[in-house]
Amino acid sequence: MTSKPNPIKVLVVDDHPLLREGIAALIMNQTDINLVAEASNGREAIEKFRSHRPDVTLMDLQMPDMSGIDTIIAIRHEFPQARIIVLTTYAGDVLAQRALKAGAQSYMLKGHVRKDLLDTIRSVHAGRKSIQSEVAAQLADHVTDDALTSREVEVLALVAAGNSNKLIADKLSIADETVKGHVSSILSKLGANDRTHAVTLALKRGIIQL
Amino acid sequence: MTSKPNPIKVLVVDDHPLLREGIAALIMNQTDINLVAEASNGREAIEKFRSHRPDVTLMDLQMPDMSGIDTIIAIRHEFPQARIIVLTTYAGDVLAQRALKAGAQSYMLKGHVRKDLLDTIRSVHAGRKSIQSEVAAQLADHVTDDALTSREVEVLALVAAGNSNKLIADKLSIADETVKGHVSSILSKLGANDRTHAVTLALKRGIIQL
DNA sequence: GGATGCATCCCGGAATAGAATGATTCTCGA
DNA sequence: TCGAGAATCATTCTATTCCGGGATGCATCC
Repeated sequence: MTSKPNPIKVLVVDDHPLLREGIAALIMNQTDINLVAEASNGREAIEKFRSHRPDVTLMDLQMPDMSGIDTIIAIRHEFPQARIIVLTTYAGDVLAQRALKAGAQSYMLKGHVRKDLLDTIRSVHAGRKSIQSEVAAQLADHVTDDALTSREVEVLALVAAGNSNKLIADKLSIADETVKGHVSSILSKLGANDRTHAVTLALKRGIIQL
Repeated sequence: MTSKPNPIKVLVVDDHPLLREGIAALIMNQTDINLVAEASNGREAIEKFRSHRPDVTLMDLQMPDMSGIDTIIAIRHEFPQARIIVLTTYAGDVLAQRALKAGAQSYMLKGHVRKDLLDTIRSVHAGRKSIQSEVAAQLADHVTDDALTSREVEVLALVAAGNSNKLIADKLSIADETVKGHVSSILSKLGANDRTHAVTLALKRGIIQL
């Protein structure tokens, strides 16, 4: 084991140019880490991954075209050994859960980063997982309650858009009694007082987006 | 008018270290702009402003302690000539409106920035206002409709938290008929179908926060 | 093959929300 | 000081939401 093997090749995927600059500046001082490519959306991320084969990818979740989660899935499908660190503004346990399930090794909040980021890059490159304590705490808060089904999320999104149960029934081509059932289930799973509360809780937890 | 007067002194206020790094990196290459101080919250921002008297301040809106808007108001109260550029992740016409009313000269979205930022710093330092076209378009979308009153915003926040009209009435010590009146007014002003829709619209427009 | 979870449908009833309208008080700025 | 806008309370009526309960196909997983 030499003290200076090949530097770790890093790809940054984020639609904020300023943040990419920041990461570039941070990495530039490190001898064992090399920033080899940047991308500002999912499509580009996949291309750059193919051409540069980075050891570690830093990935934002919200991007113009393809969502970060879908991008992770696509990359991991093609390169199952890909190591990915999610770097995002938003908390939300469910979002983190989905990202980790999609194959990310780490989930970091942009607000809580400085030298941790470099350590995390090294750690993930070495094959370890690394979850920030804030994120881990959020995940732990909700391990007991069961997740919404995809249908329920679909219904909830329509609720958030201001549709009545009847309208949702029409749009999904199901009976409105069914919609009522879904809404009841959503309220109980989220511990919400009413549909409005359910929407704000779901937004906080990253279950739905605006 | 010489071509190289004193460089423009800039203060950056943002709780994201990475973003501050990015701005620092961007400014470092400019001869006519100097980054003289950084702050990661409102209190610190005011201190740094006092000690450094920057020509232009870049300010994020969401920060741990004091809100960006309050910080702008505090700074402008003490230094009415302060020139402030708001640099934030979130759109939301009402948020932008409030920031501009508080005395900001410019409102930029972090996602849409690269060299515009430098131009904007120079432009604002020269005494001009500079509103990004995306933000201007959003502002224009809502110039006609009248704003919510502070009481209405208060009610809406309680609605978002999942309170029934009756509960809101209790918490505000008013009759629930009054609450209904406020809610009706909110719905009509925002063009919402129901209270849930009102909440999501208000979140999008920066009228309330999660 | 049984268990489990999901999506679907149905019912009835109580509570809540929302529309429409009118009236009173108060403040603040023109 | 006059008027506009706010906030308040009230009444009536209808639509919608939410809570019980129960029931059916249909997957998947062990």
